[in-house]
Amino acid sequence: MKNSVFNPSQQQKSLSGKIVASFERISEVFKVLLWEKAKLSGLSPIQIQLLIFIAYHGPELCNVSHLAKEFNVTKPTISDAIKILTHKALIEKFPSVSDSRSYTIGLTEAGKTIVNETAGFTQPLEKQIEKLSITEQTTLFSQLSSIIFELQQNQILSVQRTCYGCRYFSQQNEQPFCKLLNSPLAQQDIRIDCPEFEASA
Amino acid sequence: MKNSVFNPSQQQKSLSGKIVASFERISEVFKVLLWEKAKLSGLSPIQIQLLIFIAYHGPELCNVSHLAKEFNVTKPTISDAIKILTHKALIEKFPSVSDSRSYTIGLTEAGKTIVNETAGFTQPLEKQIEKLSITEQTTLFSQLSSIIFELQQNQILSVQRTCYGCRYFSQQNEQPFCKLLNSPLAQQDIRIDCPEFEASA
DNA sequence: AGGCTAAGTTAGTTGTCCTAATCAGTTAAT
DNA sequence: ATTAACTGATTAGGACAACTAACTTAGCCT
Repeated sequence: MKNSVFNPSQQQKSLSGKIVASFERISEVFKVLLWEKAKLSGLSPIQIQLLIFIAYHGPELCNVSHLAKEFNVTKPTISDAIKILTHKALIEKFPSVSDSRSYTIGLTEAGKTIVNETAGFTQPLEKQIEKLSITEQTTLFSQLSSIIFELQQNQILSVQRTCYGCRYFSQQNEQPFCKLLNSPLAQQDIRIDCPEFEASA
Repeated sequence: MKNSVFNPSQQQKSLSGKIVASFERISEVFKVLLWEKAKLSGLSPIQIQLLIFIAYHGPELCNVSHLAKEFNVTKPTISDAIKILTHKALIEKFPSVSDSRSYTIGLTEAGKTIVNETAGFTQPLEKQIEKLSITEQTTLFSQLSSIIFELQQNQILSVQRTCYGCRYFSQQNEQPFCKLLNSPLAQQDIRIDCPEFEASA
């Protein structure tokens, strides 16, 4: 049998493999925490994720095509979920002004209530992270954000909203800089999901 | 609307929140990479995960009850998946000697072939991690393993196979030590999934 | 022996997620 | 300006994941 990061007997030899295995465990945490909230609210994981995403992102990102890209599923999958959420009266459709085939999704009051109840599903994880010192958190974040940037560069993550891929981002003499805020960026200022993101040419 | 790690406008203020958001992105990578392999092999993500797990773990962990705990799903879910995998002739059932209600699952030759083809699904992620220096990887792993240990202590992750929770593990004067290997453990020696793991009393 | 617990299955339901096909509107190109 | 190509969204059909509830059978315990 080939080597693999999931082979405990081989895993030990490779540090990067052990990091992958650690990430896998943390992924499982997301799954578990999300399901917990899902059961409480009578919704499915993807339904909750959609509601949370819609709550915190502008209308230009809240249509079927973009949501499909965002969650790495096909459009019919999003279309199905939206049908259900509409039926449950948690979201509303607003026709697009520029394209009559398209529409934007917004939350209803009931939808906002659900978001308030569920958006904190990652809190138990956050609590453990807070146990690390600020210095540790800073280096951890710096390493994670560099991994994520690479993943985006390599098309493994399709959605781009980090500073590194933004048109307002520049890096001179190792110093990251945001041309929109017109200020240098420390490691901890780098954003994973920047509201002002605009893709670079 | 309440604060949330998924709110890009608020996210910036909290370092731990940004780390959570980063973990969320990396979780998505697992999902994407696994689906890719799934489509190629004509199996579903959970089916592949089951096969990989069975390939690298002893018979005592390869029964319905444990697999359900391992993947944080109910027994019927595992039972269903096993039915399908058996039907596809990728696994075999071996009756348990100690308990006639139970059985152990093993891979068929066809199952092993699939594992060889799919177990490397995390490779693109591993490749990015390898771009970090060994020092960076060491501190990253140390921080990840401490987070994971805390998550297990707090029952958020139900399955325990890290050194920290093992009966053979001890820590004297900040020096981790394995009483089975009878040797001190450096940060990079800590195991996330140790084959010799035995729960401490 | 009787009652509790545990291993696994079955039945029934809801919803995810896919592919393929369809419809309608937008854009580009001759 | 009209056709061709593309794109946004939906529908249809199917495999399967995930749940709960109820059941069967076997082990355990006092």
